[in-house]
Amino acid sequence: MKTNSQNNQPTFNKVRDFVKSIPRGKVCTYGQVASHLGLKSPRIVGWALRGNQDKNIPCHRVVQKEGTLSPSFSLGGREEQKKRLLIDDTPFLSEFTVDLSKALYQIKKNPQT
DNA sequence: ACGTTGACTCCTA
DNA sequence: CTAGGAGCCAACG
Repeated sequence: MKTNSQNNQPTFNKVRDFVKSIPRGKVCTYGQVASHLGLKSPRIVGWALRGNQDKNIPCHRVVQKEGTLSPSFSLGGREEQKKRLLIDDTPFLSEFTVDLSKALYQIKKNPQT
């Protein structure tokens, strides 16, 4: 159970918190998230989201390095993910590819420092 | 501890 | 574009 198990599991928490911090109309790649969070492999990011897929988390804003949507997105699949991205006003290059040139959320390590 | 799985990424052909 | 292989690391049985 989970009785709330939102237990702050390290990996989980970091990924969730970061994904929730992604602004609307922007997207992030697994590799970037992993790198920024200090994770060792982009798989960890995907794994974390898949295990939680909490609707409080804009997981649809996380895409592959090329901007392509994940082939196994839960909650409805690619179509649902694409639809959510369109709602977020995210520019698309093709049916399942986001325009990273415009929508890529560039991570800042020390915003304002 | 081991083996499998997985929302990744990179390579070659 | 597809197909196959390798590297990567955390969670689960």
